[in-house]
Amino acid sequence: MKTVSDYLNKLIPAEKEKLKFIEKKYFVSKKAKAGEYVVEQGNRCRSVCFLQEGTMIMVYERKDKIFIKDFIFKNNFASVHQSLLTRKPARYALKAISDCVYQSILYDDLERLYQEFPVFNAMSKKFTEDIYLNMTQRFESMITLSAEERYLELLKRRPALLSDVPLYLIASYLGITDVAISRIRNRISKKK
Amino acid sequence: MKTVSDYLNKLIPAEKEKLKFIEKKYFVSKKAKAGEYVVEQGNRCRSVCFLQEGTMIMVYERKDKIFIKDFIFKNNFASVHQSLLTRKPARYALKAISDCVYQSILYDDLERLYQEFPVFNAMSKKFTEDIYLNMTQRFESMITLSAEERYLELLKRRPALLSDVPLYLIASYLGITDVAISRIRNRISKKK
DNA sequence: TTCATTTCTTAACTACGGTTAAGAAATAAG
DNA sequence: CTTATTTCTTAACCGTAGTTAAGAAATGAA
Repeated sequence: MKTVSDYLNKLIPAEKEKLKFIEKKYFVSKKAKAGEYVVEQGNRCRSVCFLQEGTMIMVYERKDKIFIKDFIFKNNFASVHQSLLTRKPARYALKAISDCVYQSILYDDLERLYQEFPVFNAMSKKFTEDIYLNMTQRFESMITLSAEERYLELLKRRPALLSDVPLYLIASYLGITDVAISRIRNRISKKK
Repeated sequence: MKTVSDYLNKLIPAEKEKLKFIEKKYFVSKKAKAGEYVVEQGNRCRSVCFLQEGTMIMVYERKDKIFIKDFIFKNNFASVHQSLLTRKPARYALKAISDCVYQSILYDDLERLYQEFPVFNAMSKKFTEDIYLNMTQRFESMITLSAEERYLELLKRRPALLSDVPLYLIASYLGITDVAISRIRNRISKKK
């Protein structure tokens, strides 16, 4: 199981000891059972998680409807950026959909690290740029592609998705219903 | 007509002289006639513009179809972030849709300014965060709202839009066709 | 003003996705 | 293993948006 310092070490090879130190000092190891909320809708998100095991979703639930904003798989960072950046209540919950192990750091501590370790600053900048580019890509495919094309594109990018995540969550991620995604799969299988 | 230093001065009140100096040294004044491309599709975008007068669009054109990714109105920055950040060819063109006056700075110069003037660094971070949050908002309304709701929301946010921009560009921005937006307007007027 | 071009609207038709509901399949619990 | 619950599929019906096309309205040019 990878730790956050293992992960960061690949990005910043030179700073191994420093990263180990930071991990010990600032990161706290935590667990969440399947179905548990790491951040609840309406609460402020104050920390960033490095997900070591399991899968999480960013989800907006309202009455019987749910919107999946994103999946977070192991060896990635998870947080409600919208809440972190604006310091307002989270529009989305962060929820474990399988048993999860993660390391958590307070955002305020992280921001202080920027001053102490300039390399973190560049990394944080890069990180924000990446989530922007990723969001842009999602938006563009939403505008320019049909639901079927988005489904196929997603599977191409993440072939293991179907075995990790129930279909109705994938549907919601693509902006359609579970019924629609079933129809699409049916259409595709007939084409072949 | 506002200059980039006027604009930045509001964000960083203390640095008036320094900003004037930077403006003189790094920014170049330019013009673009209605219909002209400031950045062409497939070219790398290497600079950031401060739009002083006129309106621009970020647009993807292919055969007879066009996709409007964004409008840029005066007193805002314009650039093809995707190309700037990835240093790859621009997927989108930046195009003047009315006669434009703008000030342009090379991205590489801008990055050097970060080192010279730390306040620029914080600003750039904030800027990237803002475009991320904005993109997120767009994406969410694309998933959760109907075309009619998106149209009404947009007009509420930008009442002057209809007089500044032809309707078929607004339609494309909302992810629908000119015919569909006409139908929506018709529906709305019947409801009232 | 007149003509040409661009933009907007309307209609007809088609395709796709939402909704509801019912049943099948898979998974979890006892 | 059996039962209960969750997840997935299929069908029927409806509404909305895409497409094509034709004409109206607005805008720009001569």
